[in-house]
Amino acid sequence: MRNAEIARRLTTLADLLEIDGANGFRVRAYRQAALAVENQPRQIADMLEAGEDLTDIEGIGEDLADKLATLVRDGRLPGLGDAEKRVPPALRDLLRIDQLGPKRVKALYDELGIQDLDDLRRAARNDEIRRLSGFGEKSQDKILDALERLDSEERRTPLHEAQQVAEPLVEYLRETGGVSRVTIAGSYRRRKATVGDLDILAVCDDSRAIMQRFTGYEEVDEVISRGKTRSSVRLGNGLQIDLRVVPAASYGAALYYFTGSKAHNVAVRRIAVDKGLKINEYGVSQGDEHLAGEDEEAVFAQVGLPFIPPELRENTGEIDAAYHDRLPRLITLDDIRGDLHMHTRDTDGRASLEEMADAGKRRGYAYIAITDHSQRLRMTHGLDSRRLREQMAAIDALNERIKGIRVLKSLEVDILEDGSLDLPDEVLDALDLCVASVHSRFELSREKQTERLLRAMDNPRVHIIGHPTGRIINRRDAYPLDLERLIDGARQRDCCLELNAQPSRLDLGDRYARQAKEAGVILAISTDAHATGQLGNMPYGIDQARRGWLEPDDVLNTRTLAQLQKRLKRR
DNA sequence: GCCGTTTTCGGCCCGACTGTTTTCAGTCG
Repeated sequence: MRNAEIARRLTTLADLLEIDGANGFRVRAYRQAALAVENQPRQIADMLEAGEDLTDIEGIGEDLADKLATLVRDGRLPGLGDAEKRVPPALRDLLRIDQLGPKRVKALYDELGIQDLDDLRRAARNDEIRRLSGFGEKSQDKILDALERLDSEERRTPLHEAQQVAEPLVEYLRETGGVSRVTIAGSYRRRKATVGDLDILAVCDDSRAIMQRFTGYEEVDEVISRGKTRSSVRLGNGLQIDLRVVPAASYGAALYYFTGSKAHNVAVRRIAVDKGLKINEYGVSQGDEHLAGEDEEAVFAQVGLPFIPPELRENTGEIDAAYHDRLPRLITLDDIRGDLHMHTRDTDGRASLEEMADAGKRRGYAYIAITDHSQRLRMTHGLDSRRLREQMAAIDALNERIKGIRVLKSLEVDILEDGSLDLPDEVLDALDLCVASVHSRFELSREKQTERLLRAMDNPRVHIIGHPTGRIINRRDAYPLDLERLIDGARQRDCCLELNAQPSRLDLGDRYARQAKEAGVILAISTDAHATGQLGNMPYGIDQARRGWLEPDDVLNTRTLAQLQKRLKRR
């Protein structure tokens, strides 16, 4: 059983226990255990197999270690069956409805016999809910609204889409009189690949004025709440946005607090409590004495920690690393010296070879690699041996006359179903760099897909595996793949993995990028640009690389041209 | 259910807003 499935079962049990009115801390223990399992780099099943002690994992004690062992062995989580007898499992779905928490879900079940979303919809339409004590007219209306939203579209917003909404809104808010700062906190500031909502923080002399302006923004569809310090709205596209107004003296504490993640905050606050300190969104205090709040660094300093970059604040080891002064020196856009994956008009790109080279030069790159598709990808007019040779000759000619940037002769060669490559070795031998990617047969079994990729890496001409999991955010899941084996295989073969920076791909994602780094695998952060402007997607890749704890040395395209060429030859 | 330099019991992060309430519970982040 995979970690994701174990985490799912733990979360299910936590939900059911919560509805059943179990001790809240017990519920939280199950949720934290689910999180711990999900963030565990190794498979729980493998750890058990190796006889390792699960209680070494923070958040897993004796009891849960036993339960996890049973779950992995028998496929049954102790306690889950009982809970499902007491609480209809479909009641969990009701928790997804805004404004419905465990208490009210329980009330709906006890009083009206509501067991699932359909029951809820019926009861709301029949005007039954408003009659319930603790509910009313507005609650019933809100439930109907939320049900409708759930039907229409349920998904997190990709970071780049959120950015397109957020930036103009922030500008708009900055134009309010008396505003001195406007910043977006939350998962947006942590640069998660997708965001659930936006948390905006503002410092303003006149909170009423900015709240007025915020709720009056032209794209606002619904005002969910409106107060002196906090308001929430929903935009026409469904995205929820919270605005908080804080005094300047609390700006740093509020920024820290609302940047999260929740798990990170809870862990740091636990340290603070041990030191007799209290942290909230207004500052750090001891008794009545206010110790810090104006800036984030000071908040960290009070708990004895250096500044932790937002991208790392997930409670996955960053607090311990900070404590021992072992935080990574995270990669930045300035460290990048070239882009190793892009297309031209020869296949499915929109710009010419020369235009791509000029665009790379304008970004200050020392090198770019032209990686058009190979023949198998008919719909992109993929290159066969003859056309590839022509392109290579054109690149040689271009390198003769262009100054200040080196264009590498490359290819994004298709990995065929059996793991062999789409063009013969003697053709690939003439390339400077070779990226190999899967574009077909996504439905192969996990075993076969993994073997296919390992086999492709067996060919020493392959330097980089492109978009290794094939996921497209909100549109296509990763194909079944044993990422741990792939990463280990890449390490053994000294092959690089790509971190594809296309905002809809971000593949490898943050977690696997980190696993690759820890295994000693070098990543290439590449835009996969199909037009000159898309070379500008590099920052999205950098974001995820930072979330994956990557340092400049972990990344192939931070190398100088000479270093890069040496490394490419070594394969 | 977890955890422990306040250690095997008794804590466990904390404040804002809403709706349904006469003083606050529930939800959210």
